[in-house]
Amino acid sequence: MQTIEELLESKNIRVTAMRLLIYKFLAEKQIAVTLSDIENAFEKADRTTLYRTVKTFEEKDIVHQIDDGTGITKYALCEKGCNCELETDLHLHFHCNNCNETVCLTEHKIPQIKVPDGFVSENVNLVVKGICDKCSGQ
Amino acid sequence: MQTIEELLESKNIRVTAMRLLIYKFLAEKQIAVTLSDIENAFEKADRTTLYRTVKTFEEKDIVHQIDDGTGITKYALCEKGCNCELETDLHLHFHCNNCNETVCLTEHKIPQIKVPDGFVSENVNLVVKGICDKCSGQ
DNA sequence: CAGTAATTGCACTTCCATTGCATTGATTTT
DNA sequence: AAAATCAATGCAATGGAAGTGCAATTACTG
Repeated sequence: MQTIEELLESKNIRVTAMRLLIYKFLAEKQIAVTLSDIENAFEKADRTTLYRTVKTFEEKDIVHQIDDGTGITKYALCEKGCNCELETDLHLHFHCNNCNETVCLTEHKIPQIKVPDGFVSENVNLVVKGICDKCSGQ
Repeated sequence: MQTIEELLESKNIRVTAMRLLIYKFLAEKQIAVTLSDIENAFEKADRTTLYRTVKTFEEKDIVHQIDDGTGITKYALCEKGCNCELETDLHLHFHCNNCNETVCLTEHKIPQIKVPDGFVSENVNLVVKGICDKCSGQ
């Protein structure tokens, strides 16, 4: 089990107080968050800093970006098994129409999608919308 | 074969010159278009009118909205077989990373996606990105 | 400890989506 | 056919999110 500091260093990211805080915030949340979510959690920090921090994390494959169809970009920590950089490792995302939360269904890989002749598939984004387990009462 | 006028009337939409033009524009395009695309095609018309016209079309299931991950909402005419209002009729969209165009692959239905217990799937958005037939040179 | 390089904060800008309100245009009623 | 009514259009403005330039600050290096 490596510390957050070690993780950042292993990715060649300088360890700063801000980055540690943002990482911890993302780690605590089980759901994908927007920039505004982070902004609200750290009122003292500037939006730009958060924006760039998340962008850095993204470039280093620490978080991945999620487009869940709400029109607002969301971010979530990559898990151990989440090799976002690999096209083959594409899990799906679930957006709850009730609580408006988006979660990664890391276990659920996206099935192979067939495309017509002449089309070359490089990447797939799959968002399932509906009611999440918390809201469905099960 | 019904005329555009008849189609609009059958959906309880008043027939206006603007609406006919916009419908024809969408029908000519084989690809999904943004509001700005429409705006550029009708320089004399106001953006708001186009926005509301498309919105009206959308409410009446004449066009459907596409979120292809570019961050800009796109629209495409629903085809004969496209029953957007039905959850079961979900075709997928293909976004070309080269020419930046998005097309509906109406023939290609989205496979059944399994979600964990407690989750209820109501809707699925699937966008495949890659190189389209025109750009792949086939 | 000084110098260098990266990080952070502030101020803007841009772009798209959306709304309020006045005006124009079309439809219905008398 | 004119008046009254309702919808459609155009203009102006707003709001939200993404993104950039630059100066100030902070962290690393020798």
